[in-house]
Amino acid sequence: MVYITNLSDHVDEEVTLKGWVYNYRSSKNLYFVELRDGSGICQCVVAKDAVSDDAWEAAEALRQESSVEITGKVVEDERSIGGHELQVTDLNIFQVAEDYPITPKDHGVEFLMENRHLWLRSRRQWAAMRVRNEIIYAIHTFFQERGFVQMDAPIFTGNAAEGTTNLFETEYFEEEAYLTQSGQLYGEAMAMAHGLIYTFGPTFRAEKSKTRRHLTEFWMIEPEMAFYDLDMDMDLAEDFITFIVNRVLDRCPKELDILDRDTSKLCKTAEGGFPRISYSEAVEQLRSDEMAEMLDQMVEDRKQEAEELKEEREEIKKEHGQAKKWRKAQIDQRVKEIGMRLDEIEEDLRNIPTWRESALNFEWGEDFGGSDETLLTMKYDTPILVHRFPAEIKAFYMKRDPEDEKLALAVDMLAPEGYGEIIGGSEREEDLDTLKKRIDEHDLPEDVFQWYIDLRQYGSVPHSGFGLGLERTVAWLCGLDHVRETIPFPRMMGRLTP
RNA sequence: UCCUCGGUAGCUCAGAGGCAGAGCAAGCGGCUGUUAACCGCUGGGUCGUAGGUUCGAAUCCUACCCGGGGAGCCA
Repeated sequence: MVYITNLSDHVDEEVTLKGWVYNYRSSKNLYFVELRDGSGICQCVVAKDAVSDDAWEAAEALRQESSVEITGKVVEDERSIGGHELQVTDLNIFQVAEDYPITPKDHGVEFLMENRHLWLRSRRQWAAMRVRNEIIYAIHTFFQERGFVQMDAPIFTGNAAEGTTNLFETEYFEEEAYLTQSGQLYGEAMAMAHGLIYTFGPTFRAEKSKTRRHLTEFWMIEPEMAFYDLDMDMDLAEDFITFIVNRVLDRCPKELDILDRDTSKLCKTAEGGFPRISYSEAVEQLRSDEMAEMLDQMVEDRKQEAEELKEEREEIKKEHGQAKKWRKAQIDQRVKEIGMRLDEIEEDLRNIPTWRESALNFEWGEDFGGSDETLLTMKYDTPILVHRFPAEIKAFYMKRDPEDEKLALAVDMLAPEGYGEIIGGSEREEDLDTLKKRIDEHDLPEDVFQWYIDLRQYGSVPHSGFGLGLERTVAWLCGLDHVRETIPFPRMMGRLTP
């Protein structure tokens, strides 16, 4: 089979492509069919006098997403998508598709989500799934090349592991069971067997969160390393992200282009050298005069941008009356864009005082909110690592800082451009008695954790690990504004189909 | 759970007390290089649901349903 992505190897040859009609245009004796075969899109030109009557009739019958087999000569053509086009000699229909619901025009989120099974065929969704695939490949490559063993943690668990978040409950042969919220504890057991391991699997959270960063079912990658301390953990997390970003920049230029991703910021990340700041330093930054000034400047910038947009809107609206039809459509489109941006600015202007308040009045000991995270990352182009959090807001298994008992040896990696926390990790408590004490302090049942406690009983060693959220990583690298576009069939509050 | 915005043709939206509208899609016709093609014609409606106010409600009021964005929580 010849695929569109390989057409450059077949210039001037006659080939047969099999695929679906992405879009088509016609004039009296000429048909332009944009054919989609999964690997790319190619314009196929059907000239009436170059094909049989049957083939011409078939071309006339084509509708969006009809499945076809098209034969023709490959020619280079700069005007065409992908740089090549097919001069058609024959065309056979598998099936004519009637009334395909997703047209090349605008659609709303609700409609597209209802038609997710078809939306996946659209170019941007296609590109996002390709990037997701490349990220997954990069993750396995990174760990496999470093001697890590991939393991699968169980999905059914008998206990609410960390006792904090809402888990999905289910029944397991008359017993109560939960869907896993993390494979980490099991990863620790495997790390004591193999030294270096990573899990790659689904994770479930029953939080009633309706935001652009939340899914109820998402995929997490959790490496766990025996004999690693927090610094080694952070080094690995940084190398890991740097590796993934380099792979995506290297191997997905076409996809990033389709997604209109501004790659200049990703290039900075690809060089590594992520800033590392302690939680206490982060709190100081939030409360600083500098932060207040930055926020005031943001308000000014937004206001000025709004003024400029309104002026532009007035200008083009004046032109609308005597404009030609195509220009009118262009103006309408731009007016719509301006309106959407103005809504965003308006929302920002409403929110910034709240962000300002949250940041400037931040008390040591609280956890960061979404806006605090965004503000902390704002002056950097790369992700940042925030470490040594108040132990009280972190999980029971995290080791305390020997230099300050109030602190846990935890680390969060915050992605730039407002994408928030993509990694959470820590050095684990390895002392038997201390771990028992923590379980007790958190009011967790010791019996269900007995196997976990055993890991400290038999050859306990210092060890660390972290968890990466796959969908947030995909969203960040693709520049998508919602995680629902980063997974084929997203599961979120109020969405169980398709 | 709370705050906020929305639901009008298959889709995207306008209409904000007085005749239900546009663009795209669909159907028909035209056009030899289009590329969200273009031009002409045609068909297309439970204005989210239920009540209320009014001579008259898509428009005002109340309740409910569904969706978007955000808070809390988190990756």
